[in-house]
Amino acid sequence: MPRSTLAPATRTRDAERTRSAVLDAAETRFAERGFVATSMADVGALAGVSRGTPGYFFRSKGELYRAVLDRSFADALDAVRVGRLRAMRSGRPAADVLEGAVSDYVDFVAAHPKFVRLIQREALGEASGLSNRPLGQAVGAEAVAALAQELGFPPRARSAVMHVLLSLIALTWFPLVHATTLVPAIGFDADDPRFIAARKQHITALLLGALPPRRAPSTRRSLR
Amino acid sequence: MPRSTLAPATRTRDAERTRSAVLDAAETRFAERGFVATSMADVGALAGVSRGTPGYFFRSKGELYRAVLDRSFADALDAVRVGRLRAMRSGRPAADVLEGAVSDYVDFVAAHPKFVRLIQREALGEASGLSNRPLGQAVGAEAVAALAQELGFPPRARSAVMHVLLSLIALTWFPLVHATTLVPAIGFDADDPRFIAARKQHITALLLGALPPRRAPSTRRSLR
DNA sequence: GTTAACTTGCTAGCCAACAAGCAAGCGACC
DNA sequence: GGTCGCTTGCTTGTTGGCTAGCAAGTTAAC
Repeated sequence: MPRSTLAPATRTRDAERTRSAVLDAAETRFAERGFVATSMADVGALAGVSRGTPGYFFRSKGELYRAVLDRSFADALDAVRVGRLRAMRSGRPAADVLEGAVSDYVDFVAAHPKFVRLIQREALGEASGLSNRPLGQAVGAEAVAALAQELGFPPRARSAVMHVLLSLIALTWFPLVHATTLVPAIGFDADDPRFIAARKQHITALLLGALPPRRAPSTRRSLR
Repeated sequence: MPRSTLAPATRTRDAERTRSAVLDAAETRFAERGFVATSMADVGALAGVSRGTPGYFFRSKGELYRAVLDRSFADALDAVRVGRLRAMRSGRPAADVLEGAVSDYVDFVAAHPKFVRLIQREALGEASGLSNRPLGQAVGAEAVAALAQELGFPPRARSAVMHVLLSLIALTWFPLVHATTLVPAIGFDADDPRFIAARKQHITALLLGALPPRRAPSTRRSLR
C-alpha cells in the first residue's frame, strides 16, 4: 500500500499509525533535503503532527534517521528476494534472465527514487558515521548471490558477477540521480519515455557482452 | 600547482592569495560536508583566516558556493579539452581511443574526488536551485563532441555517443562515490589497486561492445 | 624622504533566526 | 485516577550576515 501522511481528519489516537506517518515524512524529507537541512519541525509538519512528536517516538534526530534507513534497507532486501524467486522460477537462459533483471531493476529504481537518494546521500557521508548498516551489507550479499545463481555462474566467477552487479547498479542509478544535472548536460531528457526505453536497451546490450559467450545474445522482449 | 591553504607564517597582505585560499577551503568543506553542514567559520578556519573573511570576499555563503562550482566546472572543461587534443593527435583506431579514454577518465576521477563529490551533491539539489550552471552544460556538450569526434562516429549516431558517454561516466564515478558503502557491500575493496585495474578492464570491455563492429576489439595495453 | 591623507585587507562584536532536546502539561481512553 | 499519546513552552547553542574598526599599505604633498 502507498505510504501517506496522516490525514488531518483522522483524529483517533493511534501510536502505530502516527509513528508510521512520522517515519514516512522523515523518509521524504531526508531523501529530498538531506539530514542536516531537515528539521524535526519539518518532519512533524509533513506528518501532520506537532513539532515535538518526531522526538517523542524516536528519541533523537539521529535515531529517526537510522530508523528510516533501516526500514529502507529492509524493503530493498525484500525486493531483491522477490525478484530472485521470480527469476528462478522462470527457468530461462542466462541472457534472458539478465535482460529481465535489467528491466526489473530499472523499474524498481524508477519506482523508489527516495531510496536511491537516501543511499546516495549516505554514500556522501550524510550523517557522518551514523549508520553501521549491517542491513546494507545483507542486501549487497544477497544481491550478489541472487545474480550469480540466476546467471548460472560457477563459484569461481564470483568476481565477474560482482563486477556485473556493480555495473548494473551504476548504469541504472546514474540517470535517475543525475536527471536534472548531468543527463540534460549531455543532451538527454531524463523524463522522455523513449530515453528510458533506449537506456534499458543500451544497458542490456552492454551487460550481455559481459556474459560468458555460451549463446549469442537474444533480442526478444522482456519477460514481463 | 597544488592548491593549499594559507600558511600561518605568510603574513603579507595579498588579496588574491587569500581569496584563493578561501576558495580552496570552501571547495574542500563543501565537497566533504556539503553546503548546509559547512559554516563560513569552518571555511575561514581551514583557510587560516578569520571567521568573517569568506564573507568579505564573497558576499554570501551562496555566492561562495557558486564560485566554487564555477571554478570546478572551468577546470573540468579544461581537462576535457586537453584529453580531446591528446586523443586526436594519437591517430589510433576507435577501439584504442576508447580504451585510452576510459583509462584517462578513471584516473581523472580518482585524482579529483572533490569534483565528483560536488557534482554528486549538486545532483541531489544541494543548495536548492542555486546554480544555473551554464558552465556545466558547456562541459557536457564539449565532452559529447569530443567523444563523437574521437570515435569517428557520424553525426547520425549522436545518440549512441551520448549513451556511451553516460555509461562511461556512470561506470567510472560509481565505485568512487560509493567506495565506503555499496562497493564493500557487494564485496569489493575500493582501495585495492587490483580492483581498480580490474574495473578499468571491465568498463573498457563493456563499452567496446557498444562500438559499431568495424573491427574486433583489440586487447593491447593502454596508450599511455 | 618624511609624513599626512586615503584605500584596502581583514577581524571581531553584535543580532535575529532557527534548531534540538527537555520537561511540564493536557486531553482521551482504560 | 492513572497511563498513554501528543503538544507547547523554554533553554541552550549555532549560524549567517551586518557593521564598526583597526592596521598594513599606497599615494601624494611638501
